[in-house]
Amino acid sequence: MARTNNTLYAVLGILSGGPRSGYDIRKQFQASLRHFWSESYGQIYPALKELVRQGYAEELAAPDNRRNKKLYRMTPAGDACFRSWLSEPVSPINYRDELLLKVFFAAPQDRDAIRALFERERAELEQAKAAYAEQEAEVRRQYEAEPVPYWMLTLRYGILSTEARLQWCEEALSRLSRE
Amino acid sequence: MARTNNTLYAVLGILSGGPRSGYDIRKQFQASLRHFWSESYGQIYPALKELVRQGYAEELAAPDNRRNKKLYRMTPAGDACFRSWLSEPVSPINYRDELLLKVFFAAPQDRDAIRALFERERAELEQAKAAYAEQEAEVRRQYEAEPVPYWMLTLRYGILSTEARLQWCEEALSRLSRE
DNA sequence: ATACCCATGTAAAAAGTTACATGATTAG
DNA sequence: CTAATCATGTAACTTTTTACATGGGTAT
Repeated sequence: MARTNNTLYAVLGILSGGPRSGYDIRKQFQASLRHFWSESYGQIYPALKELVRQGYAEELAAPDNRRNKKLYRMTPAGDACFRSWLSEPVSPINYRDELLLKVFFAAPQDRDAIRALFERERAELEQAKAAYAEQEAEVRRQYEAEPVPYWMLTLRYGILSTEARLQWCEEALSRLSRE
Repeated sequence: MARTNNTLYAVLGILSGGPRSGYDIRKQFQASLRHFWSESYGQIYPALKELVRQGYAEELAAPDNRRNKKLYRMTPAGDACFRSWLSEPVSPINYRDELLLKVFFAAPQDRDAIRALFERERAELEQAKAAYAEQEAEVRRQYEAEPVPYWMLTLRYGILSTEARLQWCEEALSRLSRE
């Protein structure tokens, strides 16, 4: 498999949950992973083609083919490849944060503009936090006393990182007010 | 100026601190911004050319031209353009986090692999945290009782977000041990 | 009927990395 | 003298987004 084409692994990961169409995959990225990963159709359909070419997925002759939907299923080779990727160390990410870029270059003359940026950010983070809390409550209801699945950790990360960024916004705003 | 070509603004931002060469710009990305932004030579040199073409920067006939270094200076138009970009709302980022992707798809069979990923991440975060703390101490020494510059906020964000992610790793590791 | 999802796909453009070529200068 | 660093740049490649084309199905 290619160097580290994460798109292929991300799609493979979704297929590890059962057969899916390109459209299904896109929906799942939007519904469950959008806070830390997403792929557009322009990536997904070619990735599926490539996975088939490499023998990591296969097209299912769809029985429920009413809406000429093409279902893909992971092959055993695909599963092996995916598990092997999972154990490899993550490659360093190139994190880019436009808000931090603006804050970094802001001068005293930009104070009001910067304050507005922080206020907008704070509002968005508060919304995100509420959404996470609701999602968490729902998952807990769903699993009752059972151990929740691993992926709940990604939700937990969403909460912790959102709270940290929120705290940062608040500190920044109070500093901007003092001056 | 183009849609939202952040590279142009990032380079312009660095030029707002005074004339620089492409090489200087790269060094500054590495030294001060690498935690939230970076650009490669393959972006920087074309960006400088483009900024000159659009009248936002100009090449200085360098007096210290010993090492045939090309210095670029921001023009007044460039400054206006930059300040205007600064006040615009940040565009939504496509955040991608490979560790979260792996955690999301991990199954019970992958437990040891996932534990190793978290341990490695924790070690890296602890190093980063120490580096941030040292950097902060140095800046405080430098500014003594004076108000520190805005960009210190980016350092503060580094600390808060690193601590949050570290806490997450620790929670995850203790959960993985319990099972 | 008409609007809105479902569903697949591609072309073109934009963004970004990597690897290389080239040569000057400086420190040991 | 030699290795490291300074310094500019480009070509090829990979990755990603955006916008479009196309058409079936479903609900009002």
